Amino acid sequence: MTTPQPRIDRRRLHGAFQRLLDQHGPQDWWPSKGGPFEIMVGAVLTQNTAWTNVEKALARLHAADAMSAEAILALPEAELAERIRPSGYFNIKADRLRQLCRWYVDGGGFDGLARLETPELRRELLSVKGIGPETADDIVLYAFHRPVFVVDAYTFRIFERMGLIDTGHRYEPLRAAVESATRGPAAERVGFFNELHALIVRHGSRVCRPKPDCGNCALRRMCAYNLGRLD
DNA sequence: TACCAGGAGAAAA
DNA sequence: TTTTCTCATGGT
Repeated sequence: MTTPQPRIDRRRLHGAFQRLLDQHGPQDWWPSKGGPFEIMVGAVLTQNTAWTNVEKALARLHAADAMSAEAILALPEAELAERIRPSGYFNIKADRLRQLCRWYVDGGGFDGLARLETPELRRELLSVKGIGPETADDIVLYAFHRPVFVVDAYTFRIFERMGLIDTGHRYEPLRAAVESATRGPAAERVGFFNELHALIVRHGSRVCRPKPDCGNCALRRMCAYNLGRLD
């Protein structure tokens, strides 16, 4: 059974965005500045992992001169795993990185894959073992600059507490709902989704935690948790 | 010490 | 179809 798509009020969404922007300022994402391929690598390494740990792993790949699909595929898997050890789950992620690199090379690299329409690019990524919806959408948005919204665990928590959605929704319906609540040219939507997801990560990791610090939160007056109506 | 962190896939229920 | 388990390092 599929979960019905929630309806997100466009004005409330933009209102929440503005409050987050006022509180945290522009996030200027993606956090590493190494180009599309490095964004793809970072998207895999950050699966269920704090970004500070990912930075260590990225630095170790650079130190081995291995920040390219060809170089990663040329590394023995045990050495690749050792290089990315600080990011956690290193054996699993080594395999996932290799799968992604194989797909990337077979697809003609960035220029070849950039010829795909967004839905096809997304489908292709989701067919790679180890690339789930969040990782795929990170790549589609931040590496390929396509207008898709990235949902993560923070998004559910924050949107539920703000009353933008009910509890119990799933990834695809929520992504579609946010995308349906936006208008305008693709480039503007890319910019909005980029900043919104970055602000959600910032807010979710620093303020809206499982046990949140609502004291100085710009959203506290519209937050069901802060008002004692959730958890 | 225990919890948490920008998930995903496989197995079990 | 949904829930549970596994994978692992590092910061607080």
